[in-house]
Amino acid sequence: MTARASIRQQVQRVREEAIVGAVNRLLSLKGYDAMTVDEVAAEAGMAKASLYKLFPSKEDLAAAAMVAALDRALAFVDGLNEQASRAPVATLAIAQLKAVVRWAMQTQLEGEMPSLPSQNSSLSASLQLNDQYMDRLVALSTKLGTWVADAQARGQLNSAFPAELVLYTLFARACDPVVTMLKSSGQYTHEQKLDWVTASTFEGLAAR
Amino acid sequence: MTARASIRQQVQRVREEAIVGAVNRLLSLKGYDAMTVDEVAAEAGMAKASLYKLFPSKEDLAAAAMVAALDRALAFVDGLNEQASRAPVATLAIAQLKAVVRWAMQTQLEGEMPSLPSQNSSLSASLQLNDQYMDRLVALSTKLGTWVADAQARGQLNSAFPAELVLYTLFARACDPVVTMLKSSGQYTHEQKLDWVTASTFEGLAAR
DNA sequence: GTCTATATCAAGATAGAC
DNA sequence: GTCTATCTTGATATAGAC
Repeated sequence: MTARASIRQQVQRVREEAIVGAVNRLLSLKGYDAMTVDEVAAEAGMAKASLYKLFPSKEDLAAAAMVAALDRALAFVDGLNEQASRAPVATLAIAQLKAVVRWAMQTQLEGEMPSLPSQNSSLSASLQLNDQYMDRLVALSTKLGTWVADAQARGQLNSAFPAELVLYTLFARACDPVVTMLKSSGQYTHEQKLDWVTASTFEGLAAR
Repeated sequence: MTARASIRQQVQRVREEAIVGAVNRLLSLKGYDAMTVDEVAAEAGMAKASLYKLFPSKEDLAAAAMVAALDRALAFVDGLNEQASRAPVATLAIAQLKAVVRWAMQTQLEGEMPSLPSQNSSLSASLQLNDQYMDRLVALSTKLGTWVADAQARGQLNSAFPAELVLYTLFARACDPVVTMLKSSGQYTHEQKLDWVTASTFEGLAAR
């Protein structure tokens, strides 16, 4: 009896993951407004009505995809922390921040970073009321904030900037449209693009 | 007879400017998708049908606002060039680039910089077919490109970056969402925000 | 030339059969 | 629990009166 229920739950979980994966790709490819629920259903391989049983609205779909993306980011950050705790020499906080930005940009290049209208949409309002989303956003901001404070204290990051500005900039660069623009003019290697955009974020455009 | 016609043309021109101004503000405030033609008509003080006589589609409205914005940018750039030709010492190319980015960010802060979904929308496709828009975009890119090449040749800009990347970054920073994020957390002065975001663009986040 | 009223359509959401 | 078929809404676009 419980086994039957468990199997059914697993099936549902697989279906949910298929939906969230489809939303993730479509959000990355076309953005929230251009994405239609019909497309999501088609890509996930089920009828729209079945999808609406699991996610009661389009906003819930987007929220689920964002939560999953934040979970991946948190997992990456935790992985860096583990590496650092095992490393013989303490890893530089700024190196960890660079690694996170680079990972985010790479994810974006691979079409797996959902990007939302960062401001002014009705979607942002509903996301801010979503506890699952907000919890993860706060958790990620806190972890990155620790590294920022550390890097500023050690003189690795410019201390003239408020930590808030640095955090906002890191989040913004994680979805930097420059990455996509470079994608279309495809005369450079993947690695070059990541190197350049990461460098321009931390070292600036001006010569040093 | 011609006077009558001229007056009528002037009236139309005023109405057109009211419309483009309204579109400009709404695009800056809410973005293209959230902006409705009803709002534009209301803000411009006329009925929707009258508006559609002048601009046959919503995309035409957005294009007109973008053309006007690019004209303002070109005028600003030309102003800098005139100043430089009158100055006793030649102005540094990098200083001019900084001035342009700062001007764009300030315009954005004031709610007068129309921002469009930079990618993947059906709008971008139609804009790329719009000659008025493309001419101005090419003109602006060419002028900025001259400064970029000059600044790289003089060792003011990092020559490791392809000029293309620098240009993309300048355009992207002109609509940097960080500016808006800082706007909401309003504990800083206008000037501070502009200084910081300009500095992070050219000098980077890392300490020098 | 401008406005009121309406057509048209796309997309989010749901009812009901199986 | 899933799918087909349908409802509903909101927004673009237009017809026709004045």
